[in-house]
Amino acid sequence: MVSGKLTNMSTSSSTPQVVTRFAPSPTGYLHIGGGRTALFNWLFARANGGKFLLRIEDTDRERSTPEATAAILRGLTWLGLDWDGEVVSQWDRRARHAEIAHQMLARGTAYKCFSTQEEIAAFRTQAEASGASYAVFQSPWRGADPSSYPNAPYVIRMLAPRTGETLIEDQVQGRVVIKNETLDDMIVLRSDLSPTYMLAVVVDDHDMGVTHVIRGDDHLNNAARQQMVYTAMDWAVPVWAHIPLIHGPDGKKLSKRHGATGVEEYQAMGYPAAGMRNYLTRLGWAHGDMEIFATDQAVEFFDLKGIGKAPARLDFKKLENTCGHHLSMMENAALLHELDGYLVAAGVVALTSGQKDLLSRGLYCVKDRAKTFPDLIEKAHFMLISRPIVADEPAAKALDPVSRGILKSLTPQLQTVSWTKEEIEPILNQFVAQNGLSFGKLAGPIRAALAGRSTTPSVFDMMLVIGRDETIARLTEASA
RNA sequence: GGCCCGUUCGUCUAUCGGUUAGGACACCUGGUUUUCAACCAGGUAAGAGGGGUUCGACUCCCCUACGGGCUGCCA
Repeated sequence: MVSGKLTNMSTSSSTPQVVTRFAPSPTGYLHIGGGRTALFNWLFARANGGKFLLRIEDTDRERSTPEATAAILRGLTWLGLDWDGEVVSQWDRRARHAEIAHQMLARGTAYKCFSTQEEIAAFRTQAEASGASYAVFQSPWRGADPSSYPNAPYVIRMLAPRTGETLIEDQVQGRVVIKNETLDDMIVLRSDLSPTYMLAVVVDDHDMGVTHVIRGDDHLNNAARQQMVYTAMDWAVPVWAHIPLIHGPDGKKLSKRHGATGVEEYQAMGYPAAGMRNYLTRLGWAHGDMEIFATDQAVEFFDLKGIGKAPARLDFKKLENTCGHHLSMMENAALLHELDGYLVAAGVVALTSGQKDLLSRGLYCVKDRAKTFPDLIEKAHFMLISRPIVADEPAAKALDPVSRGILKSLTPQLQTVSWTKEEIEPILNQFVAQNGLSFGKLAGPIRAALAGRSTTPSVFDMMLVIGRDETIARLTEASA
């Protein structure tokens, strides 16, 4: 499933093609912020007829798990973000990373450093003790004569410029200038010959032909160091776009205490994927006043210019509202199919084929009013239950003796009417008129009888959906 | 500590030197009504603070405050 091989993805030189990538580390589920980063990359690639690649950054062997990779792929799939080509494993490419590190050595843009971790720690504590609040580590091996090299383990460090500044032309953040003196000679190859992230990410992005790096702005500072690697190798620097992170409702970085942080949790809560995509797209990106849009519209209009600079907070009310629009826009077949996925994700029992049949007949009267799948199921309750109907408390109150009497005298009149709204409606209107009732006095008990609930879709719709026989049976049962 | 980024209604945002600062969610009021939702009409609500630049700043510059990030042989 995950491969370190690279199929020929570099673009032919004549037609420069947009290539984006999402590169999560497999240490847990797909975070909602990661999901949005992936979404932006996907949208940008699709908007430009380019490719969206996926790479798993699994060089941290301690924390990377295959389960996490699987969870991330599931989350992306649920969000509808399809990637091009094979999933690349960064770990599988470690030989290539080491090769580049040695090329840097040969080019004189990197050097061997024999300082031990203890020596580095000592350097820092000493720097702090001597007043300096913090100091970037300066390796004594920088510029050392190779004849003085001991026979000991070493790391390969980038020979970073100590003066001047590095310019990041960021499509979201604008022009960012970082003084080189604040950057250290970062390690590119560890003493166990494994690559560090800073090296691997550049080598992989280059080899994969990535043209646009769209990622969280927690990487903005890293971009400067990574750009040095591109320069050291004479590689073309990609277009940078560092997008702000998502925050919780309180403005703090989104974390578990805010509730759901995993994409799959949102599936389990019953948000439709299209609504989730719409909401996440609008979170930090805007195209004028456009709020509700289908995914192909988002693809049509998405651009880097529309991305905002400030972190956005998650707003569940707006998420729900957006999802409500999408639920009502969805085709029945697609909706039913996704409903199945929700039931599995939520660990709820699947629907019987009988229930599905009724649902597809009656979806029209519930999908406009539901915001999430559990919401939809509650509103479709009358379609999913079978007799005897159990009334909840408010419904039971609506079935007092007087109301039962009303239902009892109504029922015979439904026996012969043709079963359309046009025919049923006059019968009920006539009935309330003859008995000096308000329509509400009749509708309440009907709701209770048919659905066992006090809030339901229109009584006409319910009658139509479950049919004459079932309607009469439920009314009879309730009025007994 | 140092460096980097950010700051428009409660929230998501529009605005790209001249607007009664617009839209959406949420909230409130009224209408419709068969409950809920929806819908229609209306309403409350914003440029963090302070200095500049300018005829004129939400918009450009500086400072402060607040929030976030980076500062690893993590990614």
